[in-house]
Amino acid sequence: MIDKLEFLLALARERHFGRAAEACGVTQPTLSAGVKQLEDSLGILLVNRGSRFQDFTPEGERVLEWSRRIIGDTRAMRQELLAAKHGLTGRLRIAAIPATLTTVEALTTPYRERHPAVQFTILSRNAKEIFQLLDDLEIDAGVTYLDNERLGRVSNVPLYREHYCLLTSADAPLGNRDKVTWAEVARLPLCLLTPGTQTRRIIDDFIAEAGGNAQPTLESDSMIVLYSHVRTGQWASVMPARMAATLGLADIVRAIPIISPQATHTVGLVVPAREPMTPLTAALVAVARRLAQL
Amino acid sequence: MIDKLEFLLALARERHFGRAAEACGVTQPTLSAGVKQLEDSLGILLVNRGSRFQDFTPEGERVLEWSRRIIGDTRAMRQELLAAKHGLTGRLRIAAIPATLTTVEALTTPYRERHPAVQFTILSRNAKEIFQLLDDLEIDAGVTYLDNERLGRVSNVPLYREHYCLLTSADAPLGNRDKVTWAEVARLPLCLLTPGTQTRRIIDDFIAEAGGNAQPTLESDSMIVLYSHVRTGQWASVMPARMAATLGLADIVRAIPIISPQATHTVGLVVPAREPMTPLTAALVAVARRLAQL
DNA sequence: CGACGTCAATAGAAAGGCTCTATTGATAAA
DNA sequence: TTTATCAATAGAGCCTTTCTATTGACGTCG
Repeated sequence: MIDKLEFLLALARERHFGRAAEACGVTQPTLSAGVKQLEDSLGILLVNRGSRFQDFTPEGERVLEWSRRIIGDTRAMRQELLAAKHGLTGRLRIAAIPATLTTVEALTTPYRERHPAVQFTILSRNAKEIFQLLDDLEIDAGVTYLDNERLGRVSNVPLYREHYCLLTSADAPLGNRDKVTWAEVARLPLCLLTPGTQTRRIIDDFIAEAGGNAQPTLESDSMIVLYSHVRTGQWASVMPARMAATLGLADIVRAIPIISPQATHTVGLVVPAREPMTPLTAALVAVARRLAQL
Repeated sequence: MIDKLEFLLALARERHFGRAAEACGVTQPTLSAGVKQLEDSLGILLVNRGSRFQDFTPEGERVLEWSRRIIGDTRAMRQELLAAKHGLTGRLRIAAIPATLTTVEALTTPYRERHPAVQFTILSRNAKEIFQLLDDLEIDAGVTYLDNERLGRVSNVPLYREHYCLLTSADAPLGNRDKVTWAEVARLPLCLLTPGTQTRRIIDDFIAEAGGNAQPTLESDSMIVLYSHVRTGQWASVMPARMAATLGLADIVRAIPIISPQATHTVGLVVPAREPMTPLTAALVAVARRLAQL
């Protein structure tokens, strides 16, 4: 039964019987049969199919919800037993939005000090993907802005309030300033994250408030790409202050705080709202709380 | 896997491999093998045994906790699907302490009006047994005093505040009074519930506060037994007021409120602290809340 | 309009797992 | 020491599961 529920979760992820089967390490007929058995055992159609996968029935969606919970609990149980025997082991999977990628280190380093046997997987994803991955039990935690909360499904641990700065070369316009306003920034050509990302939306909002309209000369969904351009001194960008600080600046680049309005958004850890949490996740939350107090 | 967890729950209930097997509808070797498989699959000993069942290991207790949750979720899932298809069906199992047995009717009658297809099982148990049955998923809800709460494991719905009255014949001592005190009641020979029940403990406490010491002429764990004696007019008792009112009084018996202190304890519904609840339980909680508002 | 490609269901065989009966071995009680 | 109780083990039969190979349905592209 539990394996059948795993089949169903895989099918929800892949939306394709063959790929779902591969993900589960079985053949396609096996997965097909498993889903059909689940339907027989529950006495209701779960998946709409017509020569290929279409979607889940309403009842199928409900069963999916339950499956996530049940599978999550069985995994948590196994993990708890393992942790009791060998201490905390296994792999902690975290996804972060690009703007917070450098802060993951602040979590993983103390974590590893306490629990040296734990391995890490860090993914760069957008906020929407992070919540999807959390729902699908594909990751244990996310790091993102806490603005648009999904109450019920996730729990938050606020980490810090982020503010933003203009990165530009000293001899560029505004380059000699100690602080700038969003209105001034709005008039510059910038390297920015692609639209659709949370950080870009935040920056766009501030620029719009200041009556401007962002006209980026270069867009990327990778902070590394933005950073490498900015470091040359030939490009300018708006970055979260912590990220700029972590990455370091070239001599020719200055980080100038943007004020008026003093823009701050809260960055935090997001974990599935399960009680109890898995030991791996619980340990991460503990680290995050400690970090937030500093 | 799920069936193995059921085996484990049965074993926890019965503390005997043979009886647990019978409860699951399998033979003893099958259950033994199932438990052993679970142990192998989790890589840890769950049950201490030496030629017979002894107890669960600490890890076994943890697995039991998880099993209750996982099994509870699978049952809730099945129930939800059934309810979606055929409306609310199945059997709602309620246990109540003797003093609240007559109030169960106030729940079941409106429940049945809304959900005619649901069947009921009502058990008379003491408070400790009720919480055990809730833990073991043997009942869906309990009705008891809400004094000693088990936070975390159960949720409460207060129903009403109970007070007590003296039942005695009109020509007995105190029989002509409009109200009596606990101090006066303490001096009478009474029919009472057996020690160890919540109601008896409450009555004993009030009598002790009044400086008395209950010397019951007759004890029973059945309210019906007490009632049938009291109705003759030859015996006296202390009863929850609602129970006396529901059962009705013989002409020769009077119900006299006991005051000073005005004794009240809250009676309420107790259900497993699961989120979401099973549909059957959720409907009962809805009925209880509505009832509590009257 | 027809050939091809993709996808999921089905058929049938082999393997594996599960559950049973019967028995053993261990322990407690008499 | 004998007996009774209880759980584990042995071994056979059966059921389930999983696989490979194929079919059938549908969409796509020439």
